[in-house]
Amino acid sequence: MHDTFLRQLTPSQKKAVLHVEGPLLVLAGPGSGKTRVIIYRIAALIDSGIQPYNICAITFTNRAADEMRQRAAALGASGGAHISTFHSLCVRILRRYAAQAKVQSNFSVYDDSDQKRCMKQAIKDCELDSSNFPPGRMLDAISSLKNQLIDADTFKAGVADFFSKILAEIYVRYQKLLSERNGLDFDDLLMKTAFLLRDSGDVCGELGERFKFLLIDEYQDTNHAQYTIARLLVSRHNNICATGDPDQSIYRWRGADVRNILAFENDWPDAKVVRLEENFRSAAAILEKADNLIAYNQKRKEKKLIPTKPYGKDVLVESFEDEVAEARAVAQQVKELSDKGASLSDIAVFYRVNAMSRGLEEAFIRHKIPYQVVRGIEFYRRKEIRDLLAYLKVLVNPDDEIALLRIINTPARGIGKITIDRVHSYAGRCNISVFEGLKKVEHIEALSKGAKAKLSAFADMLDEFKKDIDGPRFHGDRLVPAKAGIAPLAQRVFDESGLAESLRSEGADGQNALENVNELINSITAYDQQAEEPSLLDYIQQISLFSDVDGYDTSSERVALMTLHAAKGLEFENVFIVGVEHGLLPHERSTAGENDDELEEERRLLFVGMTRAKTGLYLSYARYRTIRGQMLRTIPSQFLFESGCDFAESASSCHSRESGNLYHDDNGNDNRSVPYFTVGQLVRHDSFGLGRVKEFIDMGEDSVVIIKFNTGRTKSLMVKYAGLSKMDGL
DNA sequence: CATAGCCGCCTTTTT
DNA sequence: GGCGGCTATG
Repeated sequence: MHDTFLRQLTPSQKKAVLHVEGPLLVLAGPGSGKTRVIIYRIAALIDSGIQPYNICAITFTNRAADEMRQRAAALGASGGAHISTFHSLCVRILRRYAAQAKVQSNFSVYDDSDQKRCMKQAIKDCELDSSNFPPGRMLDAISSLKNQLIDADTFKAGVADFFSKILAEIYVRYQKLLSERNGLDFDDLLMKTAFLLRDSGDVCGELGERFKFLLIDEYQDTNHAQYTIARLLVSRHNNICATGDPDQSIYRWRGADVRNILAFENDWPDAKVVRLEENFRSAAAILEKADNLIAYNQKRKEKKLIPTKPYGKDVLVESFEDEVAEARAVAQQVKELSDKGASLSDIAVFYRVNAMSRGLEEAFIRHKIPYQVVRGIEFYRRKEIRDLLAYLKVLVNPDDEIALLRIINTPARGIGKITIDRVHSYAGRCNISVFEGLKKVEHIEALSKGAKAKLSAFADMLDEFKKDIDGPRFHGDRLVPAKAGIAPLAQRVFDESGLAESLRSEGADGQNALENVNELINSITAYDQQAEEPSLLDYIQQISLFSDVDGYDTSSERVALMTLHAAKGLEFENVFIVGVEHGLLPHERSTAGENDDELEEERRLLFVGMTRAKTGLYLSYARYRTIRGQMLRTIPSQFLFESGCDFAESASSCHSRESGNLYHDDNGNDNRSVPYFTVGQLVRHDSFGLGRVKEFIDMGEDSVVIIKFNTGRTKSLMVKYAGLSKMDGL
């Protein structure tokens, strides 16, 4: 290891980097240089004679994996180390050990819309009504079962109550549909891999040999299935290095179990623990507020954020009339920062829900500020992209009925619903896939002559794509990579399927779509050049895992707009967080539960957002916000008070500015209609019971009081609606 | 069989 | 408010 590298590290960082054998837990606060530590650690391992081939680093997103690969390459430590997400790794493992895992190697990876379609079908097949059993809810329930590694048969065997029995039926049926279509959903990738490693000692041993060193980043957000995979992978050598921060756990709703990181030392009793508590990113003022906020979480190990930078600018909290004014103000402030020389690529705006990007985009457009919404799925969700990918999917996996039905009449080629139904039901009767049905149209009596011809022409076209291309072909159960790469094939399919033509005839929209397809083909070209073993199969299986932050281009001179969740792992000079309002952050859906777990996760979410900022942090809320077409009065988030940000003043000044001193006349006399509360006041609420006032925000009639109730819950309430009675102190 | 228009459903966060 | 699915019409 070069001294020049090591000299850049603190003593704790050095300990983590130079630790070689055995389990290591790196508890790394925000901005502690964790990513750098991981990369240097990979370099140090290689330096100490370990083959890059034997190193596997797991990141949370594909974007993070890309970045890590690049930075490792810059250190000269890239060659051969496997760096990817859990899901990507599982795809490769399942493909390689398909037989042992009891899957077919050319499986389709089903994304959420495919899943939904399958689920609807499953509910229908069970002769249930999807309004009583909403597909989304059922998928959530099944997803969490899979994350717990409970498969359909096991679940079915163990259920007693009415609802669970039905869920079990649906689960079984859903899995059957997936397997008929040779599809795996995201959770299957993890579950099947965990089962494979658990049940096949040989495979587990082989992979343990291959990955002698396992590094897992964002360990606080691993779920039980991922945890099991990790445990099994390192069971022979225990060379596991987990890095993470319990305070940044924000994916509980997706099955992430923060106990994985909390129990690391129990799981690996000889673990060495390194704490990285110094923060090299943010000004002390920002850390102080973030620290204040996170300290409100009860279920938490005490931890300090140690600043290394000067105090800097105070965190700015502003309130606005509505979301339009808020967005305009953000745009204006961005403009000012930019005029002072700030780089747009170093500015970000975070919000709680994707729907909030719209208003911000409009403001940025009006102010002519370049921006990018970091939400890569958008691209792969586009119709034209999905259409072309569906063709490629069918070429890889003919049993992928969803993809096949998508393209059978796209572009329109005169194959209507009735024709499709006839083929579909014929295939069902003969117990063959729809694709096989296409080959036997002559046997389907119900079809007209014209329909038969059209179906045959379609099937021939697919065959032609398959045959004429230079691979990929199945040799046994292995797909041989296309010699010429995937891009030319994609181009050919696009041209000859009629997709290109139909877009060209559509005018402006079609033009746009054509450009998108070009972009897709460019990205396939890039894939062809950099993939380890490019094949259509690999491409199609990996592409389904790409999403969200993955498409984020850090180098372009544009302001980044993203959700707080997507902000994880990033940093910016200036950060705006909008909509810091009760009901939005914390989100209303997370304040309904019986305990504070979800509220605490919302608090961590804001904590993550705040700690992305290096020098400037701007929090804001709107007094009115239009939600689902309805203009609603909002309440500032309790988190604003908890963070100790100075803002009550801005709230009331803003208020009096626009409403002309309704509540206080110029002499400061009080003509208010709602009572004052002082901190510490004991109060009673009709449904929440006794509690103590933690904060009071004077906004006249719209004053808000934050109360910690004896039940342990903290709520912020509008005084005028809350019906609080003051109790005498005890 | 294709298309346009309407109705009703969902709506947090995402690999 | 937005999308998917259904229906009525050409």
